[in-house]
Amino acid sequence: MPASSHPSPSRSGQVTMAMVATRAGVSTQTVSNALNTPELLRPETLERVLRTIDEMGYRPHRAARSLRTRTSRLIGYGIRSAASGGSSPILDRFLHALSATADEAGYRILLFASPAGPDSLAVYEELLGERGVDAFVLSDTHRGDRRQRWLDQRGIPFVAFGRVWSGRETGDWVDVDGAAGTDAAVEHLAALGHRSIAFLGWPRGSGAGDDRAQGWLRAMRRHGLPVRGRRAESTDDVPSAAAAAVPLLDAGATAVVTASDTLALGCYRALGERGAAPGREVSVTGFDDSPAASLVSPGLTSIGQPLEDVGRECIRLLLGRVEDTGRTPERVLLAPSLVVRDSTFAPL
Amino acid sequence: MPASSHPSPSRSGQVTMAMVATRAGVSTQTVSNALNTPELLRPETLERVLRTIDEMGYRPHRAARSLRTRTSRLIGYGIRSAASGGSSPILDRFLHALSATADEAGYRILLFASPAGPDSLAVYEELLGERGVDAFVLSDTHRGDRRQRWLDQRGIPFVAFGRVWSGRETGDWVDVDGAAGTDAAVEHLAALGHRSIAFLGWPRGSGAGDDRAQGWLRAMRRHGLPVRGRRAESTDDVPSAAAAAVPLLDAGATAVVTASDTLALGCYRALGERGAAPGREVSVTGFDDSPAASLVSPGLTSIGQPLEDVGRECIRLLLGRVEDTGRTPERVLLAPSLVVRDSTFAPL
DNA sequence: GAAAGTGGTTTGAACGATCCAATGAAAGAG
DNA sequence: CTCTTTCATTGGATCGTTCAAACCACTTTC
Repeated sequence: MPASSHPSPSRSGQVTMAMVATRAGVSTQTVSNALNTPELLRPETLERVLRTIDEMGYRPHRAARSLRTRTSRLIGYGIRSAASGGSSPILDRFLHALSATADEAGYRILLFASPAGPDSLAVYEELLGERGVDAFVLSDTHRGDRRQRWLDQRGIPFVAFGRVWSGRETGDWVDVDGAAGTDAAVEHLAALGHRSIAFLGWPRGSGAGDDRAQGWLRAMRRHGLPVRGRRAESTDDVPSAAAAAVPLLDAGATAVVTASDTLALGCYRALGERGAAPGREVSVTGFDDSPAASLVSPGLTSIGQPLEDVGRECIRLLLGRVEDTGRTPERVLLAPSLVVRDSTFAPL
Repeated sequence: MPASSHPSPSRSGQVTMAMVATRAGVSTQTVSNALNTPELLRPETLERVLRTIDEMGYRPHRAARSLRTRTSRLIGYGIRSAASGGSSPILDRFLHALSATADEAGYRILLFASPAGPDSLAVYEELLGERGVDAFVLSDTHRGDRRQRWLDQRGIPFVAFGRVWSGRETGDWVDVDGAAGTDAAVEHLAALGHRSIAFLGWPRGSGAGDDRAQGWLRAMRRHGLPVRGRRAESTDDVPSAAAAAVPLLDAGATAVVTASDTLALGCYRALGERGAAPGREVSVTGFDDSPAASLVSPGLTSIGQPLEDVGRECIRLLLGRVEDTGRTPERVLLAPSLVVRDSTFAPL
């Protein structure tokens, strides 16, 4: 059987649609249909074309498809500047979940460095201008973050990991219910028999921090436990947290719920400095279940975020919005889970 | 001045090269040249075209360019399956450095989920087949990793973060000199006056682990310090490490150099269990300078990897190879740096 | 018996850029 | 004054795919 002539199957080992077409004895459009709208083909033709595709190891050229369909099937994720410090929300697991879910839907994640400054929008604009992405996933959203409004005005699909705490919200988001987390921590401690449960949080004004404080507050009230003088604030570093914890311990707290693992380890230090030990004299809980939580002694009871679920939901919402841009905003609030280790115990 | 007619500047707000061309009174080819080979243009033409590009906010369409040039200007990075456990090499900072450097060169990072199993190559094949990426950055390389060979045989540019410890090496890599790190730790401890310095490492056979052990060994020999019975092994978790540290402490070690922060915190625990404290009775050093190192009390002296540099070097090597595929393999070994905290002290 | 469907496939024209070869104008050589 | 060389610019083809419309061989409808 002589090799079919027109599209040379030689060179570069790259198989094109035309080659598949001649080999299967159909037109290129039919090959295209076999992949994109199989229901249009007669079953036997479909089968034949698909088999040929398989035999030849054909894969559609992403750029060509992208050019024609005017979509890139790429989702942009701006990784914040490392300089900005900030608690990396255990990026690792989140990103993995994001790419895994996206992959399943035929999308991929495009990673770009996004400066923290006010000109952060420039990169987003560039990416859109060159039609490099169809949509964005945002994280590390903060009060006064201009990205949501900016994207919304241009009709670009996006999802944020993290609520928009300020004023009028725009767009879809997925977040973890911080209040439910600290609430669960109080529940756990109360069940163990604690009655003097303090809270060590971040300075008011950060959405997530206030949310976590709220959960402690409502659980304490529900149990009829005292909250006056049992609350302190600190920036997110160990020395400050240790200092902030002192008055709480002086006031006789037998347990401290905190807004982060860093703050919790500040309590560890404060306890160590007064010759006491977490998990023996005083119970301590953290937030985030960061790697450090399982490494320290005693192991830190902490609140784990379901980052895999967050990633999955982000993609789900995003794809929904790509299909129906005008849809009413959708929000997903996921429950964190308490990971009990040795830093919490039954007193007396 | 009547609006030029041919390419309608209306619709979708998207500016194309043809629009820029008519507006600047040149052909599309000249616009292309202005961006890609400016030296071909007469200075005044160049200036005029560039100004027009700027005024109209034109950006080349990535897919169109990609289709024609047969390059995607995308670099693939497979994020390993989270299930595979393994210490994430502080992915965060590395990825940021990677994307920041790539951005500067006009490249972007394409993130994809890469399963740990033996069929991991499937994703790489898919990405190449659809011409989705020009090159790959590999990390989490391990003995018997088939990716390097596989890519090399196909002539696909790649760089690995991490040496290929097994047999014949293929391709470029960037790595951190683990031996230099543990060597520096011993240096530091010896300078403080320690003479009985033990090493707690991973089971032999892992390239990186053996490398770190080697650094300890050579520094000890250089100082004429005894090594017999001063070396132990443990898997990378706190309980095992704590158990493995016991004989070292029993043998009277006043300092322990470890192959990871996790192992170091195992020593913390072992010390705590015998009523001693790191940084007071015994010095301890970790490896990686993970976030936990600065959170624990006392702060853990650890060896920090220059991940920003690693990322930068990866991209540098990669771009070099994209230009000259046949080039002889290049390797970069970067020095880690000792971060001194409170877990090391001068004895007696 | 001509018009109107029908399902399956093909044809021709984009999509927006770059490659290659060709062109015109200006400059230098004989 | 013609002929070549050099420089700057242009025209047309092309990358691999999908869209829109046309086509084809039949069947159904009135």
